[in-house]
Amino acid sequence: MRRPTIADIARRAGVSSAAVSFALNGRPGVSEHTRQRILAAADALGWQPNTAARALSAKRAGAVGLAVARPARTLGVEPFFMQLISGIQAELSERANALLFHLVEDVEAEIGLYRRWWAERRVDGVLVVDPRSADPRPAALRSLGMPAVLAGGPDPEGILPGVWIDDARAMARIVTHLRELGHQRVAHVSGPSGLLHTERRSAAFQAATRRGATGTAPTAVTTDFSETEGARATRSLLAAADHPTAIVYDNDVMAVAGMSAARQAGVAVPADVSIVAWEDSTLCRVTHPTLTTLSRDPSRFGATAAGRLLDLLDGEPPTDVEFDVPELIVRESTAPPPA
Amino acid sequence: MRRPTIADIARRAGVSSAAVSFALNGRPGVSEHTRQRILAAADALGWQPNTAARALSAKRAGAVGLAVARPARTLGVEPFFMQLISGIQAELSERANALLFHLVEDVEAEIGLYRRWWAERRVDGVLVVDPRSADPRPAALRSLGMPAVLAGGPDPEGILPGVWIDDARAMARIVTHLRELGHQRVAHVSGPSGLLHTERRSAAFQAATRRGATGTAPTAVTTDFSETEGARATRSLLAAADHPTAIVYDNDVMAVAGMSAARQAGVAVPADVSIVAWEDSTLCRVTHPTLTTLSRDPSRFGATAAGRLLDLLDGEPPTDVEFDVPELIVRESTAPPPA
DNA sequence: CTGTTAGCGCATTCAG
DNA sequence: CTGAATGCGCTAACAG
Repeated sequence: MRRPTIADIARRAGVSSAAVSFALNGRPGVSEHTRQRILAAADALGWQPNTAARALSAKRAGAVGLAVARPARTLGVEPFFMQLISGIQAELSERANALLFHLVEDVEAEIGLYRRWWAERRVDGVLVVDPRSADPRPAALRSLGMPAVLAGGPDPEGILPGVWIDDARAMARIVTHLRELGHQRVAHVSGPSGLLHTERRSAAFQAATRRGATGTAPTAVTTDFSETEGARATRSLLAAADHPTAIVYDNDVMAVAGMSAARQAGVAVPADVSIVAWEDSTLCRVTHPTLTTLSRDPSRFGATAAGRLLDLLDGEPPTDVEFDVPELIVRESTAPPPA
Repeated sequence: MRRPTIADIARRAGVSSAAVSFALNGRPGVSEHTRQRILAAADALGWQPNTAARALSAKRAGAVGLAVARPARTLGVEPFFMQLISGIQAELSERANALLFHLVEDVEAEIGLYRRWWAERRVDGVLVVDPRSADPRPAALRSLGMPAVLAGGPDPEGILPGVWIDDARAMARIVTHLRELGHQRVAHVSGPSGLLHTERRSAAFQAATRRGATGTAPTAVTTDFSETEGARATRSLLAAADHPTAIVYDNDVMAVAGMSAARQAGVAVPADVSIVAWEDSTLCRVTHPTLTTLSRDPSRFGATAAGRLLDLLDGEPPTDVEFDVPELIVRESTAPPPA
């Protein structure tokens, strides 16, 4: 039993294949009556367009790519990506596109993959995540002529359109919460300096704490996002006599590790030190105390980014989208500083 | 600047397009000399096959699908899937295939997606994960005539070839470790009963504990894999006067939640109760005490499953593959029971 | 051993 | 408004 083709529908409806194509794609050229007859025939045969044939003819793959250059280990522990993907897919499915997902070693490999995808016409465009400083990807994509949207920040070079969350105001919101509790000495354990969003947060942290500073310099430590460095950063911050009474971590994993490190060092949370995690996740709710976190909506974020890319493919002009400030979910890990 | 086609290569090398096709695909029909000339021309032009054209002609998409019916929340927190995917991709890339990845609501939606993928010729086959009891997917795939490999267990109905890990012996290994430490009363907090691998583990647990039982019946609790139920199960297990001195959890999240619950109930880990998690992850190393876990290699598992699927597509006969027993990584959460 | 030719399934010209 | 004809880029018959 062969899969039905347009020719089959045409035969069944007693019209030409061109008429079928017109009817199926909802464009003028057939009377409303025959259109209905054709649609009924297609439905009766359970017809679905053959992606390859359509792609070949339309010169459009009907698929977009997402390559991620992060260790699988790191990715797995962060719910962020799965939710991001979930949102991306909701939008893509809606508009009959598929997602090619690929884990890569580094940015170079990522560019190589783009090159291949594009040469093979596997995808019509890509979603680029984790923008970096001196990022080679936008320029590479431009030279390929490959449509793309940058998810995670505005493109500093202005090559790719971007979709991002206002990190600066999010950080300000966290710092405000801590200030209102009475904290004077706040520290920031950030991610690696190569990532743009990390740098935006660090800059915002500097600005926010400097603004309300009462004499004690704020402290910032850079890490690789791992639990190991999160714990080490915490130990070194708490070792000082005048140690901070609140610490903001750039992700959930480090916040959890930091809390454990604090406890081991005999520092109570939140009695002696308050803790805030940038990302919300299951991890933040199974700990004791539960963590105060910044809760974004990665799913909506992904859907928007995917939507922008499809718009771009449909010929709409590239535009940036900035999201509203995420919510701060106050749980048990933040409290007034010790008297 | 148009993308080069086979016709361009043929023109450049002064041969026919068929000769080019033969040369490119490494099959007989051209002399070694012309083959080299053709390859050089293709290389000079930077030619890459157009996936759509190839798929249309070869009647093969050059892509396989992976649909996962789990909440994004659950997926995200488990490193398992990302590593699985990483392994799948390594194998697929090796053999010039792409991966279509999709999150779905439930098994019904998953079947719907298979139907669509197959009708559209989006993929050549699928990797099915999380086999269930009374699973409708194997039969649905057979009725579609869609090639598939079941990753996570042998197919009880024998429809699909499977790739899996020996859960029974893995559980035996865990129980043996606890017995050697001197534990008599061991409990098992398992996942939902609908999942095949969960049921295999539960059965193995029953068998292993019954075998060495000294009078006290083993205890088992069924959960939905969530931290909430993991914690609740722990509380109810520890509430009994004669509570177990060791608990085996079916995943890392529940083990961590269970440990917190135990601590809150005034039960020390590992002094009063030992804890073992089925899956290893970062989560298991940032806790205090660190968790004793069963460590599998999801990446190799994924690569094998993908390899079997591609073999199947290449016409090889379907065969099952059972993996060796995973390792038990002994950390701080297991110790002899209280005297 | 080489070159010519005819599809793969769809979209889209152009006549009728 | 409809139908026949053509091309998308590649593969695989077939004949030379």
